[in-house]
Amino acid sequence: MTRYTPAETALKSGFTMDTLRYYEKIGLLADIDRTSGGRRAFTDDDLGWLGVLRCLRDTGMPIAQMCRYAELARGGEQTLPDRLALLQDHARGVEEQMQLLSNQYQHLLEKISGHRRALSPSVEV
Amino acid sequence: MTRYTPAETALKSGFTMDTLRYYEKIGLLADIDRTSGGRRAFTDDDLGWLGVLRCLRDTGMPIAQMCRYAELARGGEQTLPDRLALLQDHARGVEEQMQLLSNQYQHLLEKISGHRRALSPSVEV
DNA sequence: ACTTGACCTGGAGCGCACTCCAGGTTGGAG
DNA sequence: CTCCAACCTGGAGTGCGCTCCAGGTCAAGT
Repeated sequence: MTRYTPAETALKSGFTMDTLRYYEKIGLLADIDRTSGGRRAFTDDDLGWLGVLRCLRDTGMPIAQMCRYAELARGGEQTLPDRLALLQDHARGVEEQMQLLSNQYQHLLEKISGHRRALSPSVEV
Repeated sequence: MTRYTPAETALKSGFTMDTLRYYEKIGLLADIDRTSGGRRAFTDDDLGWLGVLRCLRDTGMPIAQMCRYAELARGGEQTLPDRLALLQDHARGVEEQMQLLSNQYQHLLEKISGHRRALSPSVEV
């Protein structure tokens, strides 16, 4: 039953302490344990949940939707279908995002090639 | 020598008219022709440049860096090396971005599989 | 000539996701 | 016991990239 300080948790999750506090405030992080002195004590479970948040965030899910997901997750087993739908919906968006990104990356590479071609004939000593 | 109205240009470029005006204001769009009445008249060249901006924007380049690129582009041929460097730098960032996105997408798919597995045994009539 | 909708300018406002701050508490090292 | 770094809270502030608005001008159809 390992506990982690806010600083450790920030390090492991890749969120800042401010962001962790903010996430708790808006309900993305619920029921975080406290020491007798009132300090946060994160568990491995919390770390796992933060990993999920990290994933959703990195794939561009808006905070509002993550809140919805968090709320469902607190609702227990019977919200599994809803959570699944939400994630699948999001996954479709991520696929589009990846498609767009890769297309535009190709354009970028072409642009770079163009610049290089425009440059190389004028290479001089 | 086709000219395009702001509305047409918005449609073709995928930027809103407000954004086009904003881009002109901050120097991303320079020397846009005007009709006698003071209205913008975009050229095919402008459209091409807007395509470049679209590409950079979609790949996550910050406005400030696009301004830098635009400034270089206005500087003519001798800025080609700098522009090339800037684009290559950006391309490296995009590669990292694509890597991260695809990694997190995998995690997302795993999460979805997990949800599905948790759900399917309990499918009942 | 009149109407109407597209367009103009300068500047204020917005939504998102944090980020920072003041002023106070806690708790482990020496 | 003292110190100091880590942590707490509520709330204000920030940066980005637009987006909207008021109050006016322009131009094409009738």
